[in-house]
Amino acid sequence: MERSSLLRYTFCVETIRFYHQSHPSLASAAMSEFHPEEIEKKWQSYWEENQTFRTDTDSDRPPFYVLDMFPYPSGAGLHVGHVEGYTATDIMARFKRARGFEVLHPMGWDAFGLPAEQYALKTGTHPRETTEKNIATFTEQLKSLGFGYDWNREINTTDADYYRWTQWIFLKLYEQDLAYIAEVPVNWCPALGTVLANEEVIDGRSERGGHPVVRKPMRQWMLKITEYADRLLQDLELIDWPEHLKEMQRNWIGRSRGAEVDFAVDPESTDGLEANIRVFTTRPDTLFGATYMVLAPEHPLVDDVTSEEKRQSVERYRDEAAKKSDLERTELQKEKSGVFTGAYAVNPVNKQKIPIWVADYVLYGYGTGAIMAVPGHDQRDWEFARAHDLEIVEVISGGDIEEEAHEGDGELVNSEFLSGLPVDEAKEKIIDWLEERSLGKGAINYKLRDWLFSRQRYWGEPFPVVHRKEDGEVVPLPEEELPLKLPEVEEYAPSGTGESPLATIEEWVETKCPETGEPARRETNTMPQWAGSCWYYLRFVDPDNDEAPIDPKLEQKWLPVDLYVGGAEHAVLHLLYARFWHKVLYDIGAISTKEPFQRVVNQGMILGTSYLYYETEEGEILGEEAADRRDVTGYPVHVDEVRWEGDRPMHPTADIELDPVVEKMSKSRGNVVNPDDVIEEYGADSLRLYEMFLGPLEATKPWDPRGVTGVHRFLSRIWRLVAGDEDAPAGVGEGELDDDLKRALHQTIQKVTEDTEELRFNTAIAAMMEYVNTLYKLDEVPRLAISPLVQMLAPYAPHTAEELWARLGHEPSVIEEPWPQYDEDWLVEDSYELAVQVMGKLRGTVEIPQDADEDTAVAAARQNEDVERYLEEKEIRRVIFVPGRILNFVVG
RNA sequence: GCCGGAGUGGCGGAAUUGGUAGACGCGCCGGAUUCAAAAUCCGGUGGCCUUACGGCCGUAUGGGUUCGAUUCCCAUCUCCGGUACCA
Repeated sequence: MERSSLLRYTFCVETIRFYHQSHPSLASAAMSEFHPEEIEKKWQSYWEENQTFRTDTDSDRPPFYVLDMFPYPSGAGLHVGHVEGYTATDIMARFKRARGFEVLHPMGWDAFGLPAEQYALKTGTHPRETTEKNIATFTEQLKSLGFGYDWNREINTTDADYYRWTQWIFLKLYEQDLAYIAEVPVNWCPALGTVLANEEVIDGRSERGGHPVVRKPMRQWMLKITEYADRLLQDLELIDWPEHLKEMQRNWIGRSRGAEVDFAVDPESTDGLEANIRVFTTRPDTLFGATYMVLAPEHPLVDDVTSEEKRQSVERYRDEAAKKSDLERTELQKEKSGVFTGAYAVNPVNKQKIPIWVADYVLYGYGTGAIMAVPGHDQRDWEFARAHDLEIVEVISGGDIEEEAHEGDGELVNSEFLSGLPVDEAKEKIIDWLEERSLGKGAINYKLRDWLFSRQRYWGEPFPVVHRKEDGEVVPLPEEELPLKLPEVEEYAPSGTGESPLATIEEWVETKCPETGEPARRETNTMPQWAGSCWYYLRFVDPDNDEAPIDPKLEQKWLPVDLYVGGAEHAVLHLLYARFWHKVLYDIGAISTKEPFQRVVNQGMILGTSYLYYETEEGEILGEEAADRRDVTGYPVHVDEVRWEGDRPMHPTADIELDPVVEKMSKSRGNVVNPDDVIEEYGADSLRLYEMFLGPLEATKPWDPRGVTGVHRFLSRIWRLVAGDEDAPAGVGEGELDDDLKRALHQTIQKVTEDTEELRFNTAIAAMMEYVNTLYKLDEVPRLAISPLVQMLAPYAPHTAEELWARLGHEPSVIEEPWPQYDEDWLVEDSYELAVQVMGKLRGTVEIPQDADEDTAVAAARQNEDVERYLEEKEIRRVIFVPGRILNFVVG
């Protein structure tokens, strides 16, 4: 071993020398104790100086792209939930690298967003400053965990060099006719003079100040994601996502088959109005049971059909509905409200005249905004009919429509030519019938709506378009003029008109049309936070390209992302939006892949423990004994203020035992675990290992403050195997491995390799723990037995592994070493313990040779007293022998 | 309500083409070491019965299939996540 090269990197050894010279008696203690803080910084700088994690995208090694959902750099810093996902990907990145892959594992910042702008409003600090400061904190935290990111590829969505391409993609969407302007209602707060995001509105009032919020239509950019609904649905087949995640996307897209049917308005009831009301229904088979119609309050025909005597009540109803937010409309669902318009429509199948109502249980945004109501076979219609005394007709047998609507299967009745048919056939037949007469047609509908793509905010990507004053035309900027930079502003306060603060910057807003040179205004909306995160995974592959968002050759090689890990909160929107943009880029030939993320895994939430005390209405304070009482309110005590009496959590001042409750971590519950604190106490490797050992990656798991000691102890045990300690085996030796040890080693390599590959990190760690326990039983540990263990540990606890690898006399870095191989021959043992049952109950075990046949097994079993006792004087009717598994006697 | 997921020791969890339930860790108990404690090392640890050998019960609950069920089927309960008048 080359000591000199080793010493260049191991200042620990220097430290120990120093100790040895000045305090000879301390040398062995310093040598043997595990002090993560002394080695972690050292190896972090080693990786940085050596550019260990730099990715060569042109490498000949097979590519592996492992990606985290990049964070919004909030002021709160990294939390243990981030650490969980990022550790998982870091393990995979390091593992795949050792397995011979060229690994791309980048990190960046989703840095546009509301909090920085709100902070700017309060303090006048530019969001860029806040963002930079937060990014610095995040970066330091990520580095302190030893994550092996290629920082040369760092992306920040707020950099003009990045959002230049976000704007470019918008221009492409516009060219493809996928971006359009519409009047859409937004949450307008007159008191604050601004538009609020949904999450800023609580119970119809603003989160800040509690001012009333109303819905006001404003000019907005929309993206036609609905045009891609079918492909977004179908291409789910191409990707390896967890089934529940695909299901959520399917539900969100919400494809349903049915028919569109035209109902003519009865001219006699409307002073001769000639009009059709088109409805969408998934149950055209129930057409004969349609006894009334309902228009959504916003439906344009409402005005036309309403009779003079009903006009006043209809208008009043419509105004009421407009005031309600979507939320209120759905929450107040107990009573089905509505008013009669005075008009009638004609049911096309039987020419019956049915009344037309207006009701807000029909949504303008779905289908055609109008329905045919079939109260006999739709529960909502049934409730409405009951409330307003409308006719209910049974057209499908099998239920009791006096009690409730019968939505299930059955045979058609009261339906002329459909009567007698089952539902499925009736659907087919009626659609044909309608199509022959041009009264309707088969149709498909989606729940998915077009994507509201603008915000009235400052801190977002500006739209690269102008509005020409003379004719109001929207004119896109030429590509060469990108990026259109976000200007500096004096004030972050909203303009007061509902427009973004950009509207107040005259010299920026007033411009010229790039086509004609005539006066024009810039778009003052900005893009939503989703925009930057919709394509960042492409940019990581080719972050400095100034010709295109990504070099198509590199895209072909590196996409789709092999493994994408992040929180379940992005299961629908982020993943759907990114898939949509990806498909658009595919369609214009910018990229070659249909889907961005081949495999997605959601890490589970990590829960914290809150400590509650209870208070009665009289102000009496109670402890955990009041947990089940209903007349008390619980209040959390911050975890740092809990006073511990042994293992009893106590109120800081009162003599009250607190009630521990496991729940989502949040500042207000005082139960947040800060990763920095854990690192300080136990080191980064212990934190990483603990989060992985806690349970399956995808499961929701409670954080146990005592649990970290277990994995810390495990690392310390490995450390002392190498460094030596009086209670550990007597140091590392050069001996060969005996057969038992060799088997244990190869079995461990197999288990750790397979579990790591499948992201079963908890059981991989357990296997390494078991192996360490085995090693502790030895008198001396062969170097050949411990070196592979250190290699397997490296993805999980990289700092400790690097240090041990060096101390074992190997060249740094362990990361450069190929993954250890296992030998199949050493996985099987000569003999095994066979479980023996009598009548399915375990009665004993016998040791038999690996290749023993049934006769040998039975003979061995009958030698066993515990087994034989149950077989005596009984007739053996049947013997079930599954080699390697079980031997079962069935006796009579 | 609907969709998806999950219920296993005091706790986190392990084991499913059906085959020794409780790996590994925490906690707890005992021992070694120590003047003592911490740390460390070794051993034990699902419940009940038994002096012991051993037996019985046990994977949310109740049924079923099977030589054999944590695993498959039916019904029920509870919890978590998503979604909510989507015609």
